[in-house]
Amino acid sequence: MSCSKNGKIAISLERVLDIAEVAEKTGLAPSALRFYEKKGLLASSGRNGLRRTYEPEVLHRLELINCARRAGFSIAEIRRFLGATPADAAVRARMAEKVAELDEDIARLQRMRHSLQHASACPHEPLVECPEFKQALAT
Amino acid sequence: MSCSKNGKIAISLERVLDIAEVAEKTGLAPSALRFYEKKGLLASSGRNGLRRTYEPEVLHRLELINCARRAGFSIAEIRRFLGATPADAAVRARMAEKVAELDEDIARLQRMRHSLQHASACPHEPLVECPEFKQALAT
DNA sequence: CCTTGACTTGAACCGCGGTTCAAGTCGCAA
DNA sequence: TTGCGACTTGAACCGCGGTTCAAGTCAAGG
Repeated sequence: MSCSKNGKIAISLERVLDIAEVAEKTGLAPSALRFYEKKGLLASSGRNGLRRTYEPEVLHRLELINCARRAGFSIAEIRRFLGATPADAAVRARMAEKVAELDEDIARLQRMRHSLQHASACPHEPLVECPEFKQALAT
Repeated sequence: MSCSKNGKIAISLERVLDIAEVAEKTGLAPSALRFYEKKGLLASSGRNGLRRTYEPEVLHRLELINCARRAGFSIAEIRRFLGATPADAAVRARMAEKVAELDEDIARLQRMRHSLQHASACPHEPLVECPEFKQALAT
């Protein structure tokens, strides 16, 4: 699965979006959109009465936010990265750190995957004590 | 980095362990050990006065628990898996599902890594708008 | 004009994964 | 035997990432 459901969200330019439309297109609850706005991840472009309106680009932004969230980034971290400029050395450094962390995470997930894959078909009793299972985890 | 700090925890058999020793060797807080026990992930072997004592094998178990936690498994899920027997078809199926989920997670992390790697050195302003950055995330 | 219905707000609440706290209890050394 | 210090307990609290709720406000349609 990709970060977006179909690999690409259809974005109709020209038209400003209602919060309900954004919610539906991104799969996020309206409450989540308001929450993100309060946290500084997201901006609504204006109001129609009380109702928030959004420029179509927020869909891309939300796609990115969704992906980062699912990759384990905190909201604070995402905000830092979204606000980054090329000149911001500190954020760049943080990004490089994150790359290293992601490498570790990926390796860990791969080990877990391997062990679990084995466990799902292993006749050991109890499963946890299977030497191959344990060995894969201990690296 | 491995799941264990040095890739292998030294386990002295023969001796039963104090909670403080277990905490130190695993890097977990004593409060976390009690918490895990309450949740059914862990058993203490007995008491010395009020003090919990642990068999050395819990170190392996905790190593496994640590690894699974960091891989994003919930405590409830870990408990299910730890209690599994080879005959338990439901748990096996759940494990197989988890393998598939892990595949997705791994793919997502790899995309994030890629984008972030690029972003950390990209002269685009603002970074978020860099086409290469976005493209990597949208799959 | 008045209703309807979807939004608005702030505040309260939720589950998760623990940590912290107050009060109590034990082993051990002096 | 009397401390001391490290543990014990349950309960309260924490940050995170939201959701839910009550009360209010708006635009549009009849």
